[in-house]
Amino acid sequence: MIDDTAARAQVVGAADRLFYACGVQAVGMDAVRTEAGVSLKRIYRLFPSKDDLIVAVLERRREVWDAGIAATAERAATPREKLLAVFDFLDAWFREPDFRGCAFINFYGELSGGSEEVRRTVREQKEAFGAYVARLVDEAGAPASLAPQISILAEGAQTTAAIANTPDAAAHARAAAEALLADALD
Amino acid sequence: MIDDTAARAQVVGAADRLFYACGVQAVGMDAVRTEAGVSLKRIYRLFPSKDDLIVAVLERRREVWDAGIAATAERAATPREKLLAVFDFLDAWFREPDFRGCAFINFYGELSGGSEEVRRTVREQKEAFGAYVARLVDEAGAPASLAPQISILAEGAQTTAAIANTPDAAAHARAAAEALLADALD
DNA sequence: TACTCTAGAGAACGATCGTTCTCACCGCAA
DNA sequence: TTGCGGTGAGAACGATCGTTCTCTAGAGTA
Repeated sequence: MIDDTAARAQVVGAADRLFYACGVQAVGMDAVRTEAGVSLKRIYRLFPSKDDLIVAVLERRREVWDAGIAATAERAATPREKLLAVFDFLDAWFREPDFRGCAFINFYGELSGGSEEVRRTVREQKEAFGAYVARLVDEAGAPASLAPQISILAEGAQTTAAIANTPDAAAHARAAAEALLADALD
Repeated sequence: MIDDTAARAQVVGAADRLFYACGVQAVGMDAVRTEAGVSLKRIYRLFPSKDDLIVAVLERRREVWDAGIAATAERAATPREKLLAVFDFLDAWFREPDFRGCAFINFYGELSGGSEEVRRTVREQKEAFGAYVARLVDEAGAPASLAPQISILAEGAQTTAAIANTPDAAAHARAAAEALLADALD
């Protein structure tokens, strides 16, 4: 038998795959149990309700996102390049075969009529990303008003890529960000 | 008794309000029947399945969107102003008290794992909007590469406004579009 | 060996879903 | 008046949901 930490990771990973691919409400807890190989009883000991599991999935997504953004930024030298690297990160993500849009946006659209905790978790993630962009904009010496514009480009690229089903949106958004940065920096 | 045309409009209107406010899967057909004041039997004669009703809701949303965009554009003189008017239209929409994001994006995130017809309807709407923007960009004498950038700004503004729960995103996106247009037109 | 405790497998529960069916009732031709 | 086709109201159906309960088997301890 595996320990609770490993079981937790398996359950969250399985739920992430299923929820992201099929939508949250379309996936039953039985399907999570089968995919995770962890008994229902144990799932409910680790996560008292499905809502708790959804939040855990979003929190794991956030960690993966933050780590990916950080890794991409590390390969860039200047704040300006770190900002543009966000769009390279998106480009690589859009090309993954199972890309299906931003899970935060998808879950929010599906569940914001219900669980308050899901709403809050999604909002916190988007605020954190906005703050990250704002910090880089400041470090690049550009006016603060540029930050929400770049965040909106990143946001729009994600939904556009998901619906149009092509990765082109990343390049388009990057080009727009470059132009806005060039405008602001001279 | 009302005729089929009026009953259809009532059902689609009721379903639109409920689906948009609560999410599609969270709303049962019984709730639609109560809100619309039309019997289940008649609903199922007008719409053979819930999927058909969802598509009808999206088609009505598209008509309302197109009419709103057209009305806003009419008040603008030049292609450039018509492009920027899109963001004024968004601004007014974001300020409506029951604004909850773009229904197409929300439905897509919730249902794209399922109904193929919903996927197609959403994709068509976004393509049509992209084509509208592309036409205006062309008429404004700007390079075609600007069109997807402006579309992405509009898309991103919608999700950002929904999640952050403020209408500011419209003004930010408009400012970015203005800068990109100014860049492209000289 | 005998007892206790815990875990897993999955049946069971009540609620709710999309959809269909029943049935009393209406306007209208003969 | 009598019969009939179609209506609305809502009960009913089978499936599935999130969640809990039962039962069995095995590990650890005296």
